[in-house]
Amino acid sequence: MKSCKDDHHVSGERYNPRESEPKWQKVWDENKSFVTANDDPRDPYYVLEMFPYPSGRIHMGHVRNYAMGDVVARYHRARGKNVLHPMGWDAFGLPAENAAIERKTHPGAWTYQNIEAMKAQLKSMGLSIDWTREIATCSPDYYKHQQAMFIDMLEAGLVTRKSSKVNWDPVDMTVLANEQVIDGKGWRSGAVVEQRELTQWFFRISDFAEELLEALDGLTDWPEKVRVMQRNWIGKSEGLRLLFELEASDRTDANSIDVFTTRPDTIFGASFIALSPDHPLTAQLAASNPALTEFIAEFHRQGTATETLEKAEKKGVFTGLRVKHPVIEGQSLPVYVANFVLMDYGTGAVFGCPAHDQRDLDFARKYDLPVTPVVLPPGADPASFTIGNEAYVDTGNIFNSDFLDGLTIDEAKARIAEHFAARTVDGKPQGKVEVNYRLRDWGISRQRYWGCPIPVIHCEVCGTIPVPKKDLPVVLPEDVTFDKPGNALDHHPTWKHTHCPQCGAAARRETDTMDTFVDSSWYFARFTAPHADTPTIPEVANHWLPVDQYIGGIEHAILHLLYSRFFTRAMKATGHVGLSEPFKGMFTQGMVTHETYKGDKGEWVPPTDIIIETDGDTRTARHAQTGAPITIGSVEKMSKSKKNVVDPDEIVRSYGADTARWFMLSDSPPERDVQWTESGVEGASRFQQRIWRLVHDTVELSEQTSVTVSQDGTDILALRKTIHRTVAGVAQDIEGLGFNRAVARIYELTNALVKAKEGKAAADLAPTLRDGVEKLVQLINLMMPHLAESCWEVLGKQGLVADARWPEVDPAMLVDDEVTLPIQINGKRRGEVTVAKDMPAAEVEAMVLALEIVQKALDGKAPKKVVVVPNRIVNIVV
RNA sequence: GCGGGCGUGGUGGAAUUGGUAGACACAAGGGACUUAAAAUCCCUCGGCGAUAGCCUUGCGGGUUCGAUUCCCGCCGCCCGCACCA
Repeated sequence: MKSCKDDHHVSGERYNPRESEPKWQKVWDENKSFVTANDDPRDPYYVLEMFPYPSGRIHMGHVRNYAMGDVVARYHRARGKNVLHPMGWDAFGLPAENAAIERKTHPGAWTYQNIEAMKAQLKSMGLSIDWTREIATCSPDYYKHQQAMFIDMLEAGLVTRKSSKVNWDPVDMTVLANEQVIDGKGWRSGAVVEQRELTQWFFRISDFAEELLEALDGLTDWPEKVRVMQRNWIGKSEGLRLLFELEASDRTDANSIDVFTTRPDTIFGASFIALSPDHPLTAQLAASNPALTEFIAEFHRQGTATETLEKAEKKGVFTGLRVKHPVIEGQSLPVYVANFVLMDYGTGAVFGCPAHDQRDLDFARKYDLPVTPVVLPPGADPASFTIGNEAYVDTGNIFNSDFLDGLTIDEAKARIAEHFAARTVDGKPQGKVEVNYRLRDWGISRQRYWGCPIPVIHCEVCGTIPVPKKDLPVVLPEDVTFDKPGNALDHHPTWKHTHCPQCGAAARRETDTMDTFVDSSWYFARFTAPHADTPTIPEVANHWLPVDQYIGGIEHAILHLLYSRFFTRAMKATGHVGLSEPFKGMFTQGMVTHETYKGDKGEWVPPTDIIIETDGDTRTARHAQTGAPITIGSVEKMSKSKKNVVDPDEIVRSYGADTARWFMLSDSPPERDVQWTESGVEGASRFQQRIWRLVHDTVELSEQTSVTVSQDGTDILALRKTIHRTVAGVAQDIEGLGFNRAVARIYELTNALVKAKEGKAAADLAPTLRDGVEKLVQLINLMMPHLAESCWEVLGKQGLVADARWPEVDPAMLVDDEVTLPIQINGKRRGEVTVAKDMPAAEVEAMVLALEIVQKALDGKAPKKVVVVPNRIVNIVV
């Protein structure tokens, strides 16, 4: 490492990123290189990476994400766009409260300290970010606008307050998200989680279900995968709402049961009705039915975690009620309460057709209910077709169904819908075509301190009143304690006591805060005018939005992106923006992975404690300190629990930010996972030095060469073509976010330039070489901006490469006047021929047929067929 | 179960609308320079033969003059969703 002096090379010293990187960062800062003006006349381009949660340290996933965004930003800036590339902090959330409990600090202090640390780390990456637009969602300067918009949305009918079931941890006295419930117990307290009804605030996202679904088709610059996931999440299904008339009973005064079905065509096969344990009628019946009460209690104990639901046996309790069969005169169907019927989908009641639904079949077999097939598989015999233990869910024609017999499933659906629409039960049409969505309203109430306070006041007289806008923001109190479980905001001695803005009577503030997904549902809009005293400046927001390219992790494919799409619509409805879709281009990057290592006791060992030894193709590992053997495990996502993390800080310290960025962009396609390897980093670092030497040698060579001497023109032309093609190709790759392909092209150009420099004709090539090196520096500037600035300086160029315009491509350099055509005989490559570009097919054919290899293959016979694809290929069939 | 994606050398991966499969990089091996090492440079690198041949993009079919690419059927892996009526 300290053998620099021995480096005899003309280029002198090795490139030293530790000196160079901070230097250029300072220069960019002082020159305000990346500060963006809203009134700049150039075309706007908005590139955004998902802002980080300030956990305290950046990780490699951030490096990859921000390296990609920075390439896009620097590219479009070079292309003459006015680029907006901001950064901020998703700064509210539970970890700050946990830290407050563990370290006895204030969540705010902890958060701001983390922001400082992470900002320094991000700055050390040399990202082209406009830091003057930095925002933190935990700042009242940010959340006061969120509160104002909440009030606007409340007044516009986009917000509602209703009772909803939540997972309640009775020890921590808090609501838990589904993923925080493990085996029916709170993840922190271990207490058995209860289902509680709580009145909560909701955004009425389900009103937008259809629109959010339809608009997905227009998001053509989004990954198909994400669109599919959102489509499934919205979960549209079309079916029939059907009223079943109850037979008279003294157990209830209800006259009918409302059922939603997507298979009304199977109505003749119905053999029971099942109610959800949470159905209102169930509750009413349970009052006089101890068995049912016990069943409901058991159902609730079981929890709602998906695994338990999946494994649970289909069970039910007969209610004693019966309904009239809606199409078979004189028959009736029993009404059960069943554990597999969800209250929050459809109407919370279903009719069971066991022959054509697996759940219904399982249930029917258990309780010995009739199983009548009504859909006949193609080719099956109606007289003998029976159902065993598997329901028949495929297509076929209806039978055993009176006036539906012979129809297809779709025809039967339409016919039965007409039939029921014409009848009435309880004074209402018995059947009504209806569309259902899985998407539910977005509950945003959180019983936590470290979040945006919901700006409403509860008055005993006037009800729930929004805080008047002049009184905003509703600021979180600083003097809070976390010494007892529950919501610190609620525990605060004075904060919640206030007066009703309408009648002046003593009133209580809402102590719930907003889900942090609200914070991230509009930050991209705030970035366009981060210091405005309104949430947005609509003209400015409309100028920048939608975000041209948004980049982030696939883990946000559903919630964050769907909420943001909804929130943008809600902002449009309340006049804060003039558009519906926030993100024109979306890209989801893959994860950063690393090998895992285990010691002899099965404990995870971090990569920094490992020495890898290679012997031929076999790799072995031992512990760096103890020498103990280590097992090399599988490649996994970097995670603290498996200790296979590599700290970006350490990489920046030892190799420099450019190396880390370059490596993160090389090799692996950006949407796929990338494996962090030591050798990969070494390779990236070597390449950095290689560029540095090339630049120095080129400068030296051009100094030595006084005149352009007689040239071998073809070499110069070939080199020029390579240069221009690389520039054009890299541009194309970047626009398609193919960073790994762009990197490969840059390697190719570098190889060509190094070869030219070392070759005999180097002196002749010097001017072209220099031109190529300058362009190369501009290309690598996207990925390794510090190195590029240093090279630019050595090349004696004026100004910063960060400000340089993208190199012009000479279109003449992209076309060849000659092409080499492969010659196939019977589809196999047997030779090649170089001909003038666009040579007519007939000429090519004549020429090729005259070739010796072809003559030999033909053996005197005429070819069966000759295929000439101009400028592509020749294929001769013999 | 439903939906989506993927499968190419030792490894990560390239390959316009179907047109020279394996670009580029990593690893490995050999060599040069050096007292030595590092750094750098050069060569080899899908398999079998080793001459001019044959095979090869998970497997089996099909369409085509020509298939990594399109179609059908399998196998394997990954991701998302899921008692959704």
